[in-house]
Amino acid sequence: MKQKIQNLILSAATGAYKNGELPSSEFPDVEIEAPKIESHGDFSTNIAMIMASIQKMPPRKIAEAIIKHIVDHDKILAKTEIAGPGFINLFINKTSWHFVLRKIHEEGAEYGASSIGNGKKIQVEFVSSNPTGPLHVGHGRGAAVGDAVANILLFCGYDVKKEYYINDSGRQINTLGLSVFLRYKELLGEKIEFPENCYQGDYIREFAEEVRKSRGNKLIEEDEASAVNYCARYAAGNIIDDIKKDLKSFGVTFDRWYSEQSLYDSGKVDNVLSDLRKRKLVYEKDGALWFKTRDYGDEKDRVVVRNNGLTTYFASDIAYHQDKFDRGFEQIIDVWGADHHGYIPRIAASIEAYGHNKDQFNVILVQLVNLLRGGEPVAMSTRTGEFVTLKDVIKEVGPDAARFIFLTRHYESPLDFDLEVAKKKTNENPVFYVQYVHARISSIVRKGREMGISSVTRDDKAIAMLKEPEEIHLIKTMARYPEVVRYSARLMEPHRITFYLMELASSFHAYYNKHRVLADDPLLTGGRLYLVLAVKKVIKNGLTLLGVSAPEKM
RNA sequence: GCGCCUGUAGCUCAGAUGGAUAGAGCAACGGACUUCUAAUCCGUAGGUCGCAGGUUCGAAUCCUGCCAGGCGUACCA
Repeated sequence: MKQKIQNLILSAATGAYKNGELPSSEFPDVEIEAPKIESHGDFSTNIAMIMASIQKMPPRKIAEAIIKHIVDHDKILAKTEIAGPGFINLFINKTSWHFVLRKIHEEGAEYGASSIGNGKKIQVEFVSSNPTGPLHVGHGRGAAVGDAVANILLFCGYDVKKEYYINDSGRQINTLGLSVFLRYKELLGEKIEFPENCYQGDYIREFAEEVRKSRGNKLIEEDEASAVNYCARYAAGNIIDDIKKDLKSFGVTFDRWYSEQSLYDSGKVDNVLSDLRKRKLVYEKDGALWFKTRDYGDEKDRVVVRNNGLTTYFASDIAYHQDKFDRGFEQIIDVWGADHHGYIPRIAASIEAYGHNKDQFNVILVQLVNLLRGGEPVAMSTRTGEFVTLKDVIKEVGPDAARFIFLTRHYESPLDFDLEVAKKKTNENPVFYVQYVHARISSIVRKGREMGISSVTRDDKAIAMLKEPEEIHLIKTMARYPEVVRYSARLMEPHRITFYLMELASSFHAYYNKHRVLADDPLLTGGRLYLVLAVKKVIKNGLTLLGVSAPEKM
């Protein structure tokens, strides 16, 4: 529809120029927008105001000339007017909206899909939590955002792959192993002082118990390094398995789980380091090896090899991001916690140093989640091991409520997640509000079937019966859906779809309360069923992008 | 100190590329169930868009300076 209007305006402007009513043929991009206020029409354009300086004419005069030359072959316009400083407002014939319904029914689950991605190979890496403990709510938000972004990009014609990077190397893992080993020794009766920087959670004791069961007291006889290593591998392996399970029950799957250790094993980190040396992008100082990230916009240079000979995480991250490009991805998106934002410039620097464009690298910084219960903060501390896991949250409120709530905010905005609200079945909790639309429509269809309406097919006469303001409003709202999806993809902002769904749900509930779908007139009933089934499709379509289910019954 | 993010109704938040009278939900108040699920709807009330300048036909949106909050500023991960 928007496209049609755009063409209409452009050819009108051209017509006005040919007729000598506009001095210049230089036209800016025609921007058509839907005004917020209904009395300003279905669409409006500011073209006359933008052209004013080019044409050297007052905006309202330009608007006049354009309107005069609009040729409306399909008779979609009911009215045009010039308003304010020079807006052209266009009012669409009510019945001209009806084609949207046919489009939705024809395209079904594909309604709103597009090819703006052009098959571009794009990778979304998210969660990537260290395998040193269970996932908590913050990871859940990252998972919901990353997964939804991937879904939306896929829907818009990108070739998307989802990846989880496992930090299964380095000191953190060693600390994990040490933590388990110490608890294990404790179980065998040794008195030990448990260090503060070790992992405190109860899950560590459970691993120690399992190790004791399978290995008895044999581990204590080995040398400590290999015993710790054994514990580390054992614990990390189990934690990863749990993380996979938790994410699966959250509806999140990955195309690939990429191991950091494998970057070392395959020599990719060494290759990067020798390559950096060869290209003189690194230098030695104070016994350490520094990457000249400053040359690429970072505020200071960064260490890749410490003076004790060990590589930093940055070193493997360079290799990892390099490997992403080597695998053919043209665009890479990392979903990180907001506390990592200081890390962006150095990764961006390394990417640029390797000849890629900084634009090919995006970071979605997800702000933290405050967990509440009935308005009271829930104590969260990873250090002491007192935290509510993602698993607990899913168990308590269900995956749908959790995912939806995670996506009700711009990711850059901190989010309060109240467990009590997430369980509420009122308007305070938008998940049910949206899902309820789907269930309600399903219920209407069931009821209709009882009354003998076995199927709903397209019937133009029935569709022509749809003239109520609430009906036209619903159709207009649905007509906007494809555009919402495209913005959501372009800006990588899934919350736009969440808000759209709440708006569509609101339009539907208002309509439902005012008009009966199963009316006395069979023709009208047919038209209205056709309408609400379109709503049902759009709701399901959007919920699917967010990874939320659309129930037939509630 | 420097850098990033945030500041919009009592509360929680939307407001892409600058547009006309800044919008939802909650809370408050008043209404609507013999009818397709009241997990719903309708109405009332609520605003110096942190502050001050600037840019222009036009600013919540762009620029500058300040104020407040969060985070980051490791040879940590």
